[in-house]
Amino acid sequence: MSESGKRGSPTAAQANEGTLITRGERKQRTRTTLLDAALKLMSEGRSFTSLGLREITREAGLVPTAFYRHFRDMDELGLALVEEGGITLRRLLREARKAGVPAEDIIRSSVRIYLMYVREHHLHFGFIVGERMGGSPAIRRAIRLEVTHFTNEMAQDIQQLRLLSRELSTATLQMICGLVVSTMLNAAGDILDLPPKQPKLENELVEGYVQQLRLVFLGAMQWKERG
Amino acid sequence: MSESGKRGSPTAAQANEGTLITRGERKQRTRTTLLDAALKLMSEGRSFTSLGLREITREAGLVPTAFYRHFRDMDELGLALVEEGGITLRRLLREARKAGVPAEDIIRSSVRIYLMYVREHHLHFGFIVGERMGGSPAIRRAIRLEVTHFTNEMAQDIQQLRLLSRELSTATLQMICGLVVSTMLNAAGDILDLPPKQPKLENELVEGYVQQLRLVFLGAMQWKERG
DNA sequence: GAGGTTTGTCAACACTTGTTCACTGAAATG
DNA sequence: CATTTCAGTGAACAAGTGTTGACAAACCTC
Repeated sequence: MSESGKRGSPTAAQANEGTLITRGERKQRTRTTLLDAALKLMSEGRSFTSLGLREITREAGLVPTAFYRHFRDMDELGLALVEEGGITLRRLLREARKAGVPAEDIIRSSVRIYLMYVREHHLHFGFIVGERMGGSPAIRRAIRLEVTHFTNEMAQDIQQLRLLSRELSTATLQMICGLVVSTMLNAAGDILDLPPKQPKLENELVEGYVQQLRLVFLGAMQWKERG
Repeated sequence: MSESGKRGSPTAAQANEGTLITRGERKQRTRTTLLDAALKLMSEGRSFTSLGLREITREAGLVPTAFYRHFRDMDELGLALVEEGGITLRRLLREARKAGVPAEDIIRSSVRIYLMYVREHHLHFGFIVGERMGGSPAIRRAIRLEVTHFTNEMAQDIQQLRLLSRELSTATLQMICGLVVSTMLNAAGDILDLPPKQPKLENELVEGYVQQLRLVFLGAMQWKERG
């Protein structure tokens, strides 16, 4: 299982255009081609369960049977998509951590940054939001797992940053973050459905969600733990 | 040929329960048979877009071509399902209005009553919650319409009942109800996914949503309108 | 009660689907 | 160098799909 056979065995490894030709890398490349094809088809307004194996390989420019070299069946591909989406989700948190808390008007600018991130990764978010409640049981469970994982990380961050400037039990913090996360997933679904180039509608939507989040944090400040 | 005779052909179904044989009623009856068949298939963990016309008529005990006597295509059936779901949604509000506000522990008993209602109409709720974000664009739009309609009615009720005991602009009230409604739709999706006969898990889930709603209303009490 | 209307049936159509098997050719191994 | 491994191909399969048209029988209207 040694990786990268970059040693003294330079066969015709240069004919292409300076790109990697190792077998494993090629495999992974067409694998993501398949994943991307599935995401693209779903972005046309289809649900994952309605996708066909042939349809995906066609979109990917492959022959149907090539599918089996990468996934046992469609369910396995779906789970791979969930994992990709989960990574995208966690990267959001990681970047937010690195960028620090916005200086002023924290909530509004956070919502704006978040929605930009959603647009940037609309394929992943479209998949996660769309299949979170509607997909096959296996995929729903996997997504739910990723989302709760994300929620817990977020709760931890808020606790460490003392963002709520109050002492709240971790259970309460998780409850609050659960509300915030599901609200923001709703928001993701909404902007992705928005007709393009409609800054008026978009702004209304953003303001609506800003208010909802404000409400949530207002409640959080007043929260009293009960024995 | 023409030997088929009377092998369970539904045409021989007249002396059943002594009544209605009028054509329109029969039509509407098999129409709902089709709708119910679609809902049942979805309740097995499938998304609407993955359903086939033949599959539905088969489940309904009809011949594929009979479908066209009721719906032009699958999209039309989907919209009919949305309408049915919308009616179920509004009936919840109507019944709540009639029953009045629960005496004590308003939020917890409301959540419990709501979840009972969801279980009672799990097919409709499963459809609405599942297709709200994941379905075809046409169906998503239709569902969104029903949900905002529901939200507005709820806001109106709260205003008339003086339930929040504060003066809040209708816009703010709608914003709050929007948060409540999407949270409760989330809750519906969660209990419907719960493995049956797990009162422990179910109770945790209920308590979680009770706390989230408490948080929201706590925020609503503190809300300050901004010019 | 005759005649039109309409719900449901039956047979058939042209396609698409998932999966199999044997195959090719290039990368990997030794 | 020869050999093995394996991502991708191509042909073929049984089964399922949406949709068509002609037809039977029951309801409705006159």
